[in-house]
Amino acid sequence: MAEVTAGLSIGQVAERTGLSVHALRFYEQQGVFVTPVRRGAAGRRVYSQDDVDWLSICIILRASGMPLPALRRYADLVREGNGNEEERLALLREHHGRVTDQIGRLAQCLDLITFKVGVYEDLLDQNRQA
Amino acid sequence: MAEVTAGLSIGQVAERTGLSVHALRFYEQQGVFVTPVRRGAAGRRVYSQDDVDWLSICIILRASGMPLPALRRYADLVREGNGNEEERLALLREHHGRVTDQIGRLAQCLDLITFKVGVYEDLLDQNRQA
DNA sequence: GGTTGACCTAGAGCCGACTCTAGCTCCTAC
DNA sequence: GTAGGAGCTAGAGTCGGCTCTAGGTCAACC
Repeated sequence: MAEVTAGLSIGQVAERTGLSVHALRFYEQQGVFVTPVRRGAAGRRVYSQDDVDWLSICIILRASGMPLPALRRYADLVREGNGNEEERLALLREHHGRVTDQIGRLAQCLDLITFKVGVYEDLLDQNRQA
Repeated sequence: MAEVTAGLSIGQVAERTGLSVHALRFYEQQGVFVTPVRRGAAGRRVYSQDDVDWLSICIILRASGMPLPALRRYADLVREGNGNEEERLALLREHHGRVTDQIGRLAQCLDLITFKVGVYEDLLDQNRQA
């Protein structure tokens, strides 16, 4: 255990992250990685553990609806290094707000759906009793 | 006030629902309406208050991620009339589950984002003090 | 009678985020 | 030596849900 993952193939990263190999290449092309993905023999991609860690953040940001351009922007800032923390914070805060809003909207929708489910349940209950 | 909305034009419905006239025609074509949209002079669509009410439900279901085919299926069931309440309930319950799951996932994402925001806040605070 | 402006239909176009394909290079194992 | 499997690039295709366009009808106003 705790094997030193000195370098991972695209297939291994796909397996670990749940992303497809296509998505991994696509993300790279879109500039989502902070450091250029290393290449090994025959030009094959070699991923580090850092890459995988970064990808797990990306997956969460994407899952919460951050568009790729914003994700790229965030990666750009991280790549630039120290000095732009304010901007990173702003970007994250904005996303935080969007996600909070979205949860709120969904919760509202859920209320209506719960209500409608209740209506049908009652209706079917009554039919059963009658 | 409480004006009797005997019949609404597509433009009026668009205004009231926030949907575009394009979307309204598209929904109709997709079979999202329970009753066929009436037509007035020169083949113009005439919507009833019931149509608008139904649309508000549709908007909420869509906003919570129900795909159009499912929405159409639900409309089909309602159109069929009494006797399929079990199926409507099942459809709504499934959607309820999906929305609940989605809210859960978003809340998890939000945790990480909140954490990251905190990290940057602390970091910037420290820099300010130093 | 000419110009808006709201509406009509059918169908094309767009956007985001992948997903898939063709045609290629390697390496490994039989 | 050849078949399979993983990877490569560049670019095409897909999907859902609209959005937009072209080309037309109609009624109302000036």
